[in-house]
Amino acid sequence: MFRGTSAITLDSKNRITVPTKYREELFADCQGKMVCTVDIQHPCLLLYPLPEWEEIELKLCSLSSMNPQERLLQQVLLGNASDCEIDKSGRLLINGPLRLHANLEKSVMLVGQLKKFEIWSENAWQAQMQKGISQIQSGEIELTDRLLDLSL
Amino acid sequence: MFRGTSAITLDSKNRITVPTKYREELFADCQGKMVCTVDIQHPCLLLYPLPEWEEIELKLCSLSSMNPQERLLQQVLLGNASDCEIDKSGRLLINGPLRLHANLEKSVMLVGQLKKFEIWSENAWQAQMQKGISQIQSGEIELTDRLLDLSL
DNA sequence: ATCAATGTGGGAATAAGTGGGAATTAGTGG
DNA sequence: CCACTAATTCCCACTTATTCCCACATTGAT
Repeated sequence: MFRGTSAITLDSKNRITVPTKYREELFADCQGKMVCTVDIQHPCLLLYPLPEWEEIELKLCSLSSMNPQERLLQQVLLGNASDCEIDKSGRLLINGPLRLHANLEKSVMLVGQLKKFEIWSENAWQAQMQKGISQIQSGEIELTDRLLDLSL
Repeated sequence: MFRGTSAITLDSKNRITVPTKYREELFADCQGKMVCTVDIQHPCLLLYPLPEWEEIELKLCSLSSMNPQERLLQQVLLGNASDCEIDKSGRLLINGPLRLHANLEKSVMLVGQLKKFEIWSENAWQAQMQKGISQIQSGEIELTDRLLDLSL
């Protein structure tokens, strides 16, 4: 399970360094083979170890390609999905369309979210965190049963 | 179970010393491996022994990432979650975003709260204690069934 | 007052992250 | 099918950050 945010740089060859604390687990999970695609709610990317991604592919596969909305979801998620293998110095290559979707420039945030990572531009991530804290504190969040069950 | 408040200092390398009275228990619980994240209601931090945190992660994992509110909560809690291992001289490192959230300066309070700790800036903690006592005394607190069941 | 234990500060060693040259591979056109 | 170009991958060197370790200060007990 991945957690925590790391500030990393997207270098001139469009690579990001995976923080060493994650490498061992990633190598055990998937020998460094990962899949990166766009997020559909935010300007960020989702990065999965290959086995996790394959489960998502199965779900996408079961959607109906006759339903326009479901088909669109398949097109967006699968169409942007890019195989990324961690190279021998622990770096991942992020291709052009993905960089564009997340507005990635030099300063990038890699955010552990349990079974996957999110990749954000530094600015967008900070904005998202501010929005999150203020929404929760101001009570704009509807407390579903699942949320009430959380005792922190 | 942890209880009591300790006044400690955040040093120039952003470390806090865990009071010795807790170390033995913490070492037994989690070999000093802990997780620190933000509190969503107050400007303070929550510090869990790793096994306790993992239970929370399980609950967070069962939230739906398609629901924007539940996803936001995941992002805030997991994104800020930071692995903190007690070092060989009994200290923990507090990273920048966390320090910022709790407005930590030199004087810090470590507050035992049963299965976890809270970390407050000295000022904010004192304000919180005053507010707490006065609200309870003035009867501004709604007495739910669970509270009525408390006999002190 | 002295000693022991805890907490604090900071120098030095180690490791991690970054940038970019060089070698290899893949792609394109003649 | 070969030659040329472009892109990718590897590897080394540098810088920055983290961790370890030792020494000093403070507290509380004998």
